[in-house]
Amino acid sequence: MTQLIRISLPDGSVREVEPGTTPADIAAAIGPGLAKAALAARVNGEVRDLSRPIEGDAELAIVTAKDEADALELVRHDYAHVLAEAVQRLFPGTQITFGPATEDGFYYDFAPAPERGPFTEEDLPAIEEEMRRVIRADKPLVREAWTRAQLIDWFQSHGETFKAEWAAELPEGEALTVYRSGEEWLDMCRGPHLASTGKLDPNAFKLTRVSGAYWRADPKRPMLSRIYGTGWLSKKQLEEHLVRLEEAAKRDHRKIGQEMDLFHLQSEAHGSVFWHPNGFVIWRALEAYMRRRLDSAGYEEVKTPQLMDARQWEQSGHWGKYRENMFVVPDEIPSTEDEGPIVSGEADMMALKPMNCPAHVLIFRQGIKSYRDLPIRMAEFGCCHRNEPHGALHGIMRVRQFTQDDAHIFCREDQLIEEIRAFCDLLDSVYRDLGFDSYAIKLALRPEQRFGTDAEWDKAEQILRDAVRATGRATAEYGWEELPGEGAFYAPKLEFHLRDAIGRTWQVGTIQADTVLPERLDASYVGEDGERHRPVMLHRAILGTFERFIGILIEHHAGRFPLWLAPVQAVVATIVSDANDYAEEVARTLRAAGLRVESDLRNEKINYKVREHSLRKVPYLLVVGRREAEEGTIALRPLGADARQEVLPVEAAVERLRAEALPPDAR
RNA sequence: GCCGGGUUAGCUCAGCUGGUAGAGCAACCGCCUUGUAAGCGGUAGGUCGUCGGUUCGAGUCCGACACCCGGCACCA
Repeated sequence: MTQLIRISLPDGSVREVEPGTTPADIAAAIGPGLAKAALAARVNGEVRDLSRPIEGDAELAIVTAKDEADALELVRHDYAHVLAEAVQRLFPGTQITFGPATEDGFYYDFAPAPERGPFTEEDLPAIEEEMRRVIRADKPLVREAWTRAQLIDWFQSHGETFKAEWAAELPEGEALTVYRSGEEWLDMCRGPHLASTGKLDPNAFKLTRVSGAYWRADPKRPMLSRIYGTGWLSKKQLEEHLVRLEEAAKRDHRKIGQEMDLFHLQSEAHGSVFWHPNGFVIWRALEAYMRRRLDSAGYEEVKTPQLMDARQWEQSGHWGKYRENMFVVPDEIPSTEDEGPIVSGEADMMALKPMNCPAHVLIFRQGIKSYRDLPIRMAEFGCCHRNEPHGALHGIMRVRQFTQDDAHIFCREDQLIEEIRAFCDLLDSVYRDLGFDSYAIKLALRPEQRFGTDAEWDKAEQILRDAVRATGRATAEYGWEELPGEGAFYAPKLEFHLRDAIGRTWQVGTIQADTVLPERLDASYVGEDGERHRPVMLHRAILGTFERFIGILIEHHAGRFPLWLAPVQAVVATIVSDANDYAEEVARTLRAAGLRVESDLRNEKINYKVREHSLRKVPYLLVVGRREAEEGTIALRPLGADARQEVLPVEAAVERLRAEALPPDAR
C-alpha cells in the first residue's frame, strides 16, 4: 500500500489521499456542486489544471468563478486558444504563434497564409461563430509533457515555422507542455487551462479588433496578424464591459475637445495643436499653478532658444543618438528664384530643440559655480519639437510640438537622494491637487544604446531606486516595477504614469539622474576643496507636457473641470428679455470678482439654454427671470441633471463661486 | 515607419450592384417672452481629402499620396 499524501484545504481541514489524486477528484469528493463549479486549482499557491495529479503533501484551493481574478485569467487564456483553433479550422494554412490574456480579454497573433493576407474586421463574425462551435463541442483540454525535440519535430512537420523557431530556443531538458483540444488540435502552452472548452460561456466573449504586430516585438521580423477579443465569465459581465467602453468613448479628449471648442488639429500642421481660447484658458490656469508651485519649491525659471546650431547637438550627443527625431533647419537665406532649389544643401545645420537640457547646461556654465550655489533648480516651460513616427501620433497626447514643464536640478551627489525625494513629494502633491489619487511609478533601466560606464549606470539606477523607497512609494499600490532597457540614452528614469479614459497608461512625470550630459557639456562647480567637480543633473517634469497632461485631465474629468480650470465658469441666462439689463449687471459683478462669465440673453426658452450650456459642461448656470431681477437674486444651477438649484442674493453667489474658483494651492 | 480600417455641409452621419448629392443639429431670417436638458416656420450652405486612371458617365471602381482612427514598433 502506498503512502497517503496530506491535502490541506482552505477551511483548515486535511484530507489524506493517494498520490496522483487530482484536484478534480477532491472537488468531487467534497461535493457535486463544487465539482461542477470548479475551474482550476490552486496547489501550493500555483494555479493548475483540475486534472493534474498531486504527488505530495499540498495546500489546495479549488478555483471557481468566485475567485474572479484567477477565473478571468483562466478563461481569457482559454478563449485565446479557442480563437487560435477556430482560425486554423476556418483558414487552413494559417500559422499560430502566441496569444496571452490581457487586462480585459485576450489576443492571438497569427501568420496568415500569404495568399490570404492579414485578417480584417470583416472576418471577425465568422471566427466568433467558429469559436462558439469549438466551445459547444466541449472538447477536453489535456496537458501533455513533450521533449523539445518532439515539439520542434511536430511543429516543423505541420508547417508551423514560428512555433518551431520558438521551441528551438527553449532550454534543453526542461519539461515542456502542450495542450490538446480534443483529438485534432494542439498548442504549445505552459497552461493552466480549464478542463474543457465547454467550461467557457459562448456568449461571454467578443472579438473586438484586428491589428498588425511584429513577431517577437521586433520591427525587423515579419508582421503578424493579431486578433483581439474581450472575454468574461458571463454574458452579463461582457455586456457591462461593452457599456463601460461606450461610456469611456464619450470621455475621449478629441471628442470633448471638439464639443467644448478647446482645440483642433489639422493636417497642415499635423502633430501640433491649435489651442482655441477655451482650451488655452485651461493651459494658462495650469501653467500659472505650476509656476507658483515651482517658485515656492525653490526653482528659478528661464527661457532658452528654440533653434541651436547642430554642433551644439553633436556636443550633447543628441545629434548622434536622437537625430532621426529632430527637425533640422538649414542656416541660410532661402533662394527666391523661381528656378532651382530653395536651399543649397551646403549651409550649416541648425535644429529645433527636442529637449531643453543642453540649453540649461549652457546657462549653468555661465560664470563660475560654487558648491555653495548648489542645488540650482532651473525650470522652463520649454516648447520642444520631435519628429515622431507618424503612426505614434495620438490626439493631443502624442504630438510633434509640445511644451514640457521641464526643470534641471544641478546638484552634488550627496544632495541627490534628498532632491529626488523632494521632487517625488512635490509631484505627489501636484497630482492630488489636480484630482489624481492614483498613479504608477516605474524605474526605466539602462537601454542598449547609451553613454556612460556600467558603474555610472549602477549608481544612477540605485539612487533612483533608493529615493523612491525613501518616499515609501515603491509598492504595489503605486504599480512599482523596474523596466529593463527603457531608460533614456543618457540616464535611467523614474516614470510617473496616469491612465486615460479607456485605461491606456501614459507617462507624464519623470525624473532622471544624469552624469553624462554634465561631462559631455563640461559643466562644473568649485568644491569645498577648491577643485572642479562635476554636478549631477536631474532632468525632471511633473506634468510631462501640457498637451498630454491636459488630454489626460479632459478624460479624467470627462470635460467637467473643477471650477478653477473650467474655460467658462458660469453663464448668466435670462428667462425673459425684461431681465436682460439685470443679467448683464450680474455678469459684470462676477467678472469684477475675477470669474470667467458669459451672459446668454438670447430669445430662447430656458430649457434650451440649460441644455446647451450643460452640453458645453459649464459648471454653473445663473438663471435670472423677472422674480430674480426684482429681488436682486439669482437661481444658481450647478451642472448636472441631479444637481439642485438654490436661489441666492448676487453677493452670496459671487462669494461662493469666487471661493470655489480658487486654485488648489490658494485654498 | 509597419498592419487593418477610414476621409461626404460648421458638427454627427446616410448615400445598394457607377447615372453627376441627402437628413438631423448648428448658422441666418421670421414668429413665439418663455421658469430649469431641444418651441414653430422658412432660407442658405458641399469642386464628396488630394492627384491621376478606367468609363459615354465616378462620391461610388482602380492606383499613388496626405491626414485621421485601432493596434504594433517608438515615446513625454
